[in-house]
Amino acid sequence: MKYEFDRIEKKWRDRWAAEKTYAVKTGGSGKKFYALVEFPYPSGHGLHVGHARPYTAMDVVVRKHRMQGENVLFPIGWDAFGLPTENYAIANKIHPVKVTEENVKVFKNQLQMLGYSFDWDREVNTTDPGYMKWTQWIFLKLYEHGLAYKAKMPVNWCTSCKCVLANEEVVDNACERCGSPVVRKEKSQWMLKITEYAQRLLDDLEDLDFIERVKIQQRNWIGRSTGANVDFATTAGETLQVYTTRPDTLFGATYMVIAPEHEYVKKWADGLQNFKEVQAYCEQAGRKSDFERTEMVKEKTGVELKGVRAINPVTGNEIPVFISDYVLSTYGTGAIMAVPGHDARDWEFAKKFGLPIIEVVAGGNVEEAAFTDVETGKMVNSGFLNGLEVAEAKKKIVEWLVAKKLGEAKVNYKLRDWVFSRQRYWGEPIPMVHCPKCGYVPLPEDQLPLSLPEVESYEPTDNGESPIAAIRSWVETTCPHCGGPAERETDTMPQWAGSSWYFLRYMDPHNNEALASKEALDYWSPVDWYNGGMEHTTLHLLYSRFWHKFLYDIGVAPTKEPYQKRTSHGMILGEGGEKMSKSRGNVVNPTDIIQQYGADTMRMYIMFIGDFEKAAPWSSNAVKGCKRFLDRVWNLSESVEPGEKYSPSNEKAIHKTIKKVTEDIEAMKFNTAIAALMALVNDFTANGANKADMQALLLLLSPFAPHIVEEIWEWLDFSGMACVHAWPTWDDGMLTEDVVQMAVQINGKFRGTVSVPADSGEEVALAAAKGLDKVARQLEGMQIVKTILVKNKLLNLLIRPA
RNA sequence: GCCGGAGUGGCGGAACUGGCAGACGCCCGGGACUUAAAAUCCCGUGGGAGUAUAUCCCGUACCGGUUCGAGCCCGGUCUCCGGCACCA
Repeated sequence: MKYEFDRIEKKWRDRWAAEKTYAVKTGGSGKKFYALVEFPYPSGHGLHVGHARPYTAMDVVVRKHRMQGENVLFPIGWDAFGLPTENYAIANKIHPVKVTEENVKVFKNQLQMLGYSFDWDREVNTTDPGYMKWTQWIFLKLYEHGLAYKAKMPVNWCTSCKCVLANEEVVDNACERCGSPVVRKEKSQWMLKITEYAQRLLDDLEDLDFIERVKIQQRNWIGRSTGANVDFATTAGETLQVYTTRPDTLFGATYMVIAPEHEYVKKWADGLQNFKEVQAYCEQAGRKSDFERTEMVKEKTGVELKGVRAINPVTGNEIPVFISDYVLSTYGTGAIMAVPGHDARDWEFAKKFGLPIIEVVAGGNVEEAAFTDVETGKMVNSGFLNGLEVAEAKKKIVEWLVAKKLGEAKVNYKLRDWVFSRQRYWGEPIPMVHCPKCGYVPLPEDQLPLSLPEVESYEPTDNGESPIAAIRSWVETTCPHCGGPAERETDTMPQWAGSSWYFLRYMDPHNNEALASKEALDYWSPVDWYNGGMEHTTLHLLYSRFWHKFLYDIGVAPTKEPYQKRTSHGMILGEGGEKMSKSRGNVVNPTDIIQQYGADTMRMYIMFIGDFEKAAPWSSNAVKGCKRFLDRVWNLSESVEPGEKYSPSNEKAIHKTIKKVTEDIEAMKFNTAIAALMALVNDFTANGANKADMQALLLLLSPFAPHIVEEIWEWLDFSGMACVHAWPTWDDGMLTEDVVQMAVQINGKFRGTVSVPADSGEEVALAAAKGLDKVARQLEGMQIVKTILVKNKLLNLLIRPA
């Protein structure tokens, strides 16, 4: 009989759907195991092989856990709000709801073709009113707890999307999504205070089982630094406060710099002799996009504020004050003390403007370059700090500042608050009402969900307002507080809103009373294993940790972290090793592969392609190898001999393979697990296999190629389905061989192998080694000085002329 | 510049805790089957010397070190990939 993958795959797909094989109950039997994959954005292009890799991987893990008797939750849904859908809707004049519906249908069909064991009864969609209601509810709670606020501030404006972007969405000063330039624009925005959680987001990483590079990237993004705030008196009267991580170098502060946006620029305007020049510089800096500002990295620019001097609090010296755009208004206090001897940027600026450079930490040559090493140097030219190590000096100067009331220890973070407003149509409306009398008033909970109005055009507007602002009948409302006329907020939420809590909804997706029942939350939390892309490390992964911590704080979520374990997959590249893209024409469509070779081959190959964590180029030839493998399994099943026990010739190999596959799946070393299965099939082909041998193979293969396995399973008359059968176990006693091959080396050089009984001692091994012609020849006229024996592995003879 | 990660056959990639480098697969070569092709099966396949055997030499980016023994550990260099980037 031929291996008709298309017929077989359809048959089992239908069976699994009809019998709800993968449906799971809250509180079911066995240990709970919640595995999560990032839910897809249902774009119009359909599923990509980039989806297939992580989804197949987690499906393999999940299928194994299920067979091991665990109560497995493996859900899927749709992250359906977002710009591509909206843009498609604009271009084709179709309502985004309709577009979404159609795309979801395509995606769902493709996911089902791949045989993933999702519990389809728990499907969620972020755009469903029943889902959106709870996204908006969380926003109201954030607002209630002072974590959502409206602020006018410079924001990243994508010139093509005509929309504000979060800092995390700006890559190389271009829009992460469309690649268009991003400019700075002053706008009033809804913000979420993620910075309030910075320290906890950092600290709680410690106890999580996240792969190291994710932790490192999140730590870097949060960017904690410790230092001190220091007050400098000025001749203008105001105290100028700076933040520094090097308070120890205070004696070396020879000038100060404030950001062009600093409030003192305006405050001091009248007293400045060169106000025109200063003003011109500020205007220029303000016009520059962030891109242009950072372009200027090589050349420092700035203007001295003539008429104001600051006073170095330890030396009492008057020092000049500059404005320069190398100081950022959004970090620290927007002002710095410049220590050119020990900071590269200050050094560069000082050289250009001819400012004095004082060495206060010995060890470098400050005329040549700034000396920034904090490990080795000792303090000099620093009064009471002289002779101290940098670390001691830091401590001592902070004590001094505190005693004199001139400063204090201070921690700063690079993390910024999350810009939460988007001026687009296809997102959750922010459930706020603006009342001329009462200000911003939250929509009462019983009015949720607040649905989007029907509009004629979804086009974004150039004036920076959302298209729904034009729907007056929707905008005009009454104030929930005073009952007077008021207007709804017309900004919508970013795409990251719905995905910040979806994993909670899966636990109890049809609940109308709460985002999920307490029972379900308690039972399933936290997610045991979450696999997703590295590109979400500082976006979705950080945002959702923040939301979850908040939900924990208000007693909704039972754990302080949403995900216990996070792993990440590498990208699938095109055949030539470049990124897959439509423009390169090297995109592989999973559906094509399924049609040509079947879903099982697709699954096998995508797991066999290489190290799961690393990028791997697609190879259409290598796909054939996986198809061949399944063909061989199929052929093997037609020639099995009867047998209740593993056949003696295969027994050891089977136990070894069970161990290997069991451990490799858990470590996501899918490629070597498959290699081991291939080796086992090679053994079976050579030795012949009985029914028991075959059963073990099928069980191990089942997570990878579930369709073909069920078909053979049924044909060989095993009971039930393989995918719910108990996972096989190995016997450690079966892993050791009676006779082992041992390497023989002479003076460290490999000279041959000998077969000896397992655990042979030196005498036996040496005798066997001497039996080798090569070894015997080498030993002629030599004496053995030393023998090194590694049991069952190697014997090394050190010899020299007798 | 800073922080990560990685360099192994023609290719994707294996290699436990320092112990026979190259598992498994692809490609390629040879053979069987076939009227023929495809498919399938068998054999070979790191490089070199050598007589197709035997045997020997070289080989995990580069230079050096530790060790009986290094792809793996240490010091230095080069290259590539990812992230951050005037964060004081």
